[in-house]
Amino acid sequence: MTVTVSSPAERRRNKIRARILSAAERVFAREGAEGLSIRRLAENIDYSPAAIYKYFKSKDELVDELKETFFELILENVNRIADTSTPFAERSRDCVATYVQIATDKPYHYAAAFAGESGTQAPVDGEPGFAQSKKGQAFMVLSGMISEGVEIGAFRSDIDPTLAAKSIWASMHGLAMMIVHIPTYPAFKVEQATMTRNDFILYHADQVIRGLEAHHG
Amino acid sequence: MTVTVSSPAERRRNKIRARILSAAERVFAREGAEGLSIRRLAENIDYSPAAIYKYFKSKDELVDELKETFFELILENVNRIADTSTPFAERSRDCVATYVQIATDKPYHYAAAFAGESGTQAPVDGEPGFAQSKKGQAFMVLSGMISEGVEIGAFRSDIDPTLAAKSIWASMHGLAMMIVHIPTYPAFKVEQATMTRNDFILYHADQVIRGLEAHHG
DNA sequence: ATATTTTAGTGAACAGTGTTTACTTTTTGA
DNA sequence: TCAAAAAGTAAACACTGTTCACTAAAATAT
Repeated sequence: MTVTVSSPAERRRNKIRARILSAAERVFAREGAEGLSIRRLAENIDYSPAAIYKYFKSKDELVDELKETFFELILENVNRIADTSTPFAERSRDCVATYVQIATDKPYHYAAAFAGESGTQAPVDGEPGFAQSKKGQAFMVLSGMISEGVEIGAFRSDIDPTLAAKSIWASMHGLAMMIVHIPTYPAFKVEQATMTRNDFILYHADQVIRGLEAHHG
Repeated sequence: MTVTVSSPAERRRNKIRARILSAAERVFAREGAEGLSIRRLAENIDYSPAAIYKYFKSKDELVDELKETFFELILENVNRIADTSTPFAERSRDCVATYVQIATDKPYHYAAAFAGESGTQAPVDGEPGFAQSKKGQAFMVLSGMISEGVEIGAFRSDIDPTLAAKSIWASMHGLAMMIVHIPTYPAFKVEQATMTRNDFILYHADQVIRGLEAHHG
C-alpha cells in the first residue's frame, strides 16, 4: 500500500475533469448557464454528452464548481487587500471596490453565485456550512474590517459589526448586480452623466462607508 | 366610423389576453419563469399551446408584461408614500423600506425584472425609454426625495441627487436581491441573530440614508 | 499472466422546453 | 349572405438535461 494520495488513474481522471471544467468556464463566462449546454460542451472536448455524467452528477453540480472557484477568486483578492498595511480609510474603500469590480468582471459568475435557483448546494443559509464556504469567509473579512473601524474610532461605537456587515454587503451586492444586469450602469442618462464606472464604484463605496462613520464635531 | 375605442371583438380579445396573463401570474409568482411553461399554461386555460402565440409573440413578451405590471405596483406604493406629508426623515425611510418589502414579497417578479437575460425589452439603458418606464419613474421619485433632503438641509449640500439616487437605489436593490436569493437573509447565523427581517430592512434603510446626512456639529 | 471487476465512453431514447407551419373552424364587418 | 380576417389546433422542428443498456478499456486480484 503506497502513500501516494493520487493514483495514476485518479490523476488521469482529474485531468479530464479539469478539461471539462476549463471548457465549461470559457463558455460560461461568455454566455452564462443557459448558453452552456451539455451537448455543446461535449462537442468541444470531443466526448459524447453522456460522458460528462461520468464526471459530474448534473449540470448544476458542474456549474456549482465554477461558482465556487469564482468566489475563491473574490476572496483571495479581498483578503490580499485586507491584509495590507495601508490606512484604514482607503483599505476599506479598496475592499469594497475590488469586490464589485471582480463581480462585474465576470457577470455571469457573480449572478449565478447568488441565484439559488439552479444551485443545488444551499448557497448561504442559516446552516453551519456558511462559515466554511468562500462566501462565508468573505463575509468574515468584511465584518472583521468593521470591527477594526469601530475599535480605532473611525466608526460609531454603537455599531454591531455583524449586523453592519450584512447591511454593507447588501449594498455592495446591489451595485454589483445593477452593473451585471444593466451593463451601462450607472450611465443611463436621465440627464448627461459624465462619471466613469470605476469612479462610481468608488463613489458608492464612500457613500456606503460614510453610513458607518463617527462624527467628531 | 364610431368613436368606440374598443370594439366587441377587441374587448373579447383583451379578456382572453387578461385570462392568459392572470393564469401566468399565478404560476409565475410561485415558480418563476422556469416553472411557467407554455404547455402548462395552455392546459390551465384549456387552450392549445399554439393558441398562446395568437396573443403574445413569445414567452419573453408575456413575462415582460408581468414584470411591467409588477413594477407598476412598486411605483404606486412608493409614490403613495412619497406624497404623504409625514416628516421627511420617516417618509424617506418608509419609501426605501416599502420598495424592499414589495420586492421581496414577489421575489420571482423582482429578480426577473432586473434579469435582462430573458427580457427582450432593454430593461434600463442609456436610451430615452428609461424616463418613461415604470422603473424610470420610480427612480425619479427617489432622486426627487434626495433633492428635497438637500433643500431642507437634511442632507449634505454637495450631494448630486441623480448620482446619489443611483447609489441609494443600488443599496436598496442589493438588500432586495439578497432576500430574494437567500430567503433567510439576514439571519444566516454566523452567531445568534435575533433581528427580524422587517427590522433589518429598516436598519438598512437608516444605514443607507445616514450616508447622505449632513452633520450639524 | 489470467481472470475478474471496476471504470470510461457511447448511441439511442425519454421527457421536457419554446416556437413555427399548415390547416380548420369560428367570428367579424360590409 | 359572403368574403376576409382572426381564433384555434395538431403535428412537427430543434433544442434542452438526463438515463439506460451496452461495449471497450483499464485496474485489480488471484
